[in-house]
Amino acid sequence: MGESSDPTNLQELARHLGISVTTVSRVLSGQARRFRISKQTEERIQTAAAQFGVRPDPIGASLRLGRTRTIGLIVPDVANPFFAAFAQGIERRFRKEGYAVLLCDSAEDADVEAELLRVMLSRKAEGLIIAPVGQKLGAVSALVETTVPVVLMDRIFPDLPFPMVATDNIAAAKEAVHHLTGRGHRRIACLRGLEGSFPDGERFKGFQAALKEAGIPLTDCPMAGGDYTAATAAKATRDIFQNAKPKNRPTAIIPFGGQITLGLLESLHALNLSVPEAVSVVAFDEQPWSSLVSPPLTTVAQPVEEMARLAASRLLEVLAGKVHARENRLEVLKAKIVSRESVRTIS
Amino acid sequence: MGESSDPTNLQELARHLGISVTTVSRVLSGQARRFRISKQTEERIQTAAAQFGVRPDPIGASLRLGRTRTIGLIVPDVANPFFAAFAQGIERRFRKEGYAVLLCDSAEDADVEAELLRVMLSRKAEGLIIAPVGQKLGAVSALVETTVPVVLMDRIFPDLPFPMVATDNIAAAKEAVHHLTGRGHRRIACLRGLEGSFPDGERFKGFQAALKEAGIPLTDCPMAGGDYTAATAAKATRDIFQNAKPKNRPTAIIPFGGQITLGLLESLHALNLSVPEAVSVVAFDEQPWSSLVSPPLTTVAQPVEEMARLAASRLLEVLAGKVHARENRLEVLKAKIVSRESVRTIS
DNA sequence: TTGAAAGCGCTAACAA
DNA sequence: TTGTTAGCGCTTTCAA
Repeated sequence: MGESSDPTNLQELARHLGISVTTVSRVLSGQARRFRISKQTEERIQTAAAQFGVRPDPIGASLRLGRTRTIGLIVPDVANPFFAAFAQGIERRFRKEGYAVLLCDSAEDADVEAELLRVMLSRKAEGLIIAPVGQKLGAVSALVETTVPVVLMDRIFPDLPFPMVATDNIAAAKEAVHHLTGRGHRRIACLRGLEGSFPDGERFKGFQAALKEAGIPLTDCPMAGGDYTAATAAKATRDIFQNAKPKNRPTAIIPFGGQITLGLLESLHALNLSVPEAVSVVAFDEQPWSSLVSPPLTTVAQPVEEMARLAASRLLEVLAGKVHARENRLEVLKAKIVSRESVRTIS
Repeated sequence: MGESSDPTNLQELARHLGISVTTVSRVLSGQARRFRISKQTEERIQTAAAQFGVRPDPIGASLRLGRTRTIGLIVPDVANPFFAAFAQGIERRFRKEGYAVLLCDSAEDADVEAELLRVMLSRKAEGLIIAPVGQKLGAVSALVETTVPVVLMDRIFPDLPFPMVATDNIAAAKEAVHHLTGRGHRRIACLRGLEGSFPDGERFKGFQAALKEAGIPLTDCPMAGGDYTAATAAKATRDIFQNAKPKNRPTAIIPFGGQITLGLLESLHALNLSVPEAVSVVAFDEQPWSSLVSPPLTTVAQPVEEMARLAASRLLEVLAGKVHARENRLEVLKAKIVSRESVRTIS
């Protein structure tokens, strides 16, 4: 009789088989060989475990080992295709390695980010991949005091002792400008991203440098914006084009982000300014729709998939103990200009 | 001397203060009032906890309580703006409630989904929100055997005893057709989504029903496709338009998804078929770029934010014990036609 | 080759 | 109003 129900954990499975928990644990965590468990015992345990669907409870293991097999990923906006693609790459890779990922959206808000960091630390995430909200060294720099492996991406802080993955934004912006100057443009505006954020700063540096090289006075090149939203970009676009006399009007513009491009196109449409006849556009961040708007957009494409791969690898290396966690190592990737039809040649 | 370092957990904090762990636990978990802890003791504990940054370790708590304050979210493709927006809404809401979200991407693969489900169960997610990969009752139906609260969205299985949130896809498709027949179209194609998936089935039902109502023979209305990818849609588009004699060619087409629309537009472009002159389009799923392609697209907009809100609320209700977890309750939301310029009127 | 027992950090039952 | 203690499920040290 003694009707005992199915075993649900190692404890019960052990009792069920008349074996010690230790042995069961060893077998189910793949350590059978190391402890020279007899083939027969191993077999019995494996079979029974499969039969009852018993797996070691990760929470118990976490408590014991201090390892959660969980990593945290924080991006400022999952709905942005750039970050969505990045998140997808990260999640895929870590799942393959047996990690789960806690994904959080900081909504471009430093306070949210700080809270998120606290949450992830208290949940004992074993590693963190972060695209910081940008601007001044925020909550992220406090991570230096901890020992969690951290990898920064995109919005990086180059002075922090973390592995970082970013695009060479200076070069990318320069190329964008060259693409335009090479086609006769001399008045080139830019629509800036979040003030103080790394990509914005770098892109702007590249933008300025390229203009200088081309001998174009900065005063001919209006700039506006201040964050990565479409709304701000739409307003900035109006500011630039509405009040300018046609003669002073820029003939080309470089929006510093995907959402920014959306805002730009919207305003341009409202102002009845056609692309590329009235204004040429070289847009930052290749998007799924880049080739489908009218006209198809010439873009600066960042290698997102590769960024995800690299960021994941860096973190995995640290987790594997191959690399020290507090190493200022900046991985810089090249962006590519995808040439389409939003740039006209001025003769 | 007795140089003891800073307390890092409730245990040590208690010792540090000469108080029992119990009291510390009670205060730090906000139960001070319930146990009538003296204001003074509470104060001391709170201060010290803040000073040393001591918080209850969620893992210890999980093990003890069997509650992880974690929910699992599975979508077939985070890079799809529809699901990205949904995920964003879910994450935001649950964070506010003190839950973390384990986000996983099933990549439209039933095996991956099954594995994901196992992972989430073994990690003791307290609730699951799932947009199943679709097609036949898969791993999701096995969840009936468990007790985890589950909410299904979009790709639902109407017979399962779970709360579900979806758009009224039949009505939505009908409206799309009416929008076209009302403007004189009689040959209306459709580009189908994943075969056997709920939204595809419903949309197709609505599509057929509306045609029948309008007295249009189905034979005049080609349909192709078979999943939600751009590639399949591009091929399907070619199949429909390349081989049809101009007279038999549909004058309008309804793509059943965002990626599908991308593929459609790409092929239409390649075939030199302009919208709306050659073909009118009413596209499923409003996208960030819908208003920016040329011409701006008339779309069927699902209320994603509301879907996220609703799904979250349903799950939260179950978690709060207000509602039974195994209730077949289908929440149906209305989609809206967003009328833009991709439909021409045939006289 | 296997096992007994301790302990990770927490909360709740029970006691005072 | 506060404290003692058991135990959640696991892995590992030590012992056999």
